Amino acid sequence: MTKIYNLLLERYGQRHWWPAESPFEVCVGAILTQNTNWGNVEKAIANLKREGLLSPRSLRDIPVEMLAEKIRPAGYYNVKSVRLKGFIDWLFAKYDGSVERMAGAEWRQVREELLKVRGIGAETADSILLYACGQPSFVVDTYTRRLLAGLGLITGREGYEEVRCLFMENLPPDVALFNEFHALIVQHAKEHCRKKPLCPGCPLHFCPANVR
DNA sequence: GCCCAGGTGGGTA
DNA sequence: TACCCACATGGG
Repeated sequence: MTKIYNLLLERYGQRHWWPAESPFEVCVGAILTQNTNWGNVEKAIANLKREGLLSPRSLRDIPVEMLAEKIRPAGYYNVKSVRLKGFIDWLFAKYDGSVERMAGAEWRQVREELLKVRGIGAETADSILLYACGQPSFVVDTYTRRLLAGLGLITGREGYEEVRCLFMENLPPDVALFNEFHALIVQHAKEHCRKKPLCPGCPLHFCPANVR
């Protein structure tokens, strides 16, 4: 795992993620980007910002139908408006609407709580924990699976938790490392090997498949 | 026009 | 558990 990380870092450099101006914006983006192109998410977040709606209180008070209209560019807007509402309601119920308080709580506990919120699955929960809360919870996404499958480290049929454990158990629990690693995997997928995991010129081409 | 994108939950066997 | 499906916009 460390070898893969070093090769990606050497090729792409520091990524400084997540692309957001605040921890709360990370939470919103994490929900909006579910199975959706990031460019569309940016449009939706720009709408919220322009209207001054990008705060826990504003999103709590806005009617769900109106919220759906604002986030329309992100796709699945009827589903995601309800999911955002669910997260906001949970945030107020558990942490008084404060991302900072959520970030200050025991993160394994927060993860369990987040997974109970309708519309927040494992990847979204881990994205919020890592990028909004600054906690060492590794994020596994489509790109991550594709990459590991291409290297022969997984078959591709493993469950989320199993793949996540592969990282968690073979890396030190370092927030900066987890943050950068996931960002590098995404960058690698977008810039270089979107469809074929190991195309010519790939920085991982000479990566031994059994590294850990 | 066709394919895909930083998932999730509900239904069915 | 393991599939199958709905959910939707916008860019290449």
